[in-house]
Amino acid sequence: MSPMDTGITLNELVYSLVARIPSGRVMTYGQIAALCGSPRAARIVGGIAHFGSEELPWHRVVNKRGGLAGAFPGGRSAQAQLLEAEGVSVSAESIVGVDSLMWWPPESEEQL
DNA sequence: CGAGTGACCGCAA
DNA sequence: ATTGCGGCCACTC
Repeated sequence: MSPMDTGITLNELVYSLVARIPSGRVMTYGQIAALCGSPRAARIVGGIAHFGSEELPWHRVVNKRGGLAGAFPGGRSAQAQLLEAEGVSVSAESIVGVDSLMWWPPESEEQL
């Protein structure tokens, strides 16, 4: 199934997913891209984030290594600060136990 | 409308 | 273990 079939674009789906990430939880670019139907389109997620709405919790979006985004507005420190404020432990520039904090949306939501 | 860039991921050497 | 390259979609010039 492709997002295009539903008439929704990848970026729209990314917005929905990011907006639904609960506090204290994080998602990886690859994970979001995979949910969109393009596991190799992690780059697009990053690009969308750069041009996306600032209202969305992009600070909860990190890379597979648990590392923070490089061009986050304010710097990685700002993103780390936001994550720690939500109860996420951040060591240096990587999240501690990011795999445990990996959040996954309900299967029903995948059909969006 | 065409080309370039991008907050990444995964594999091969 | 580290380094290098390809791939995908959307946005900007």
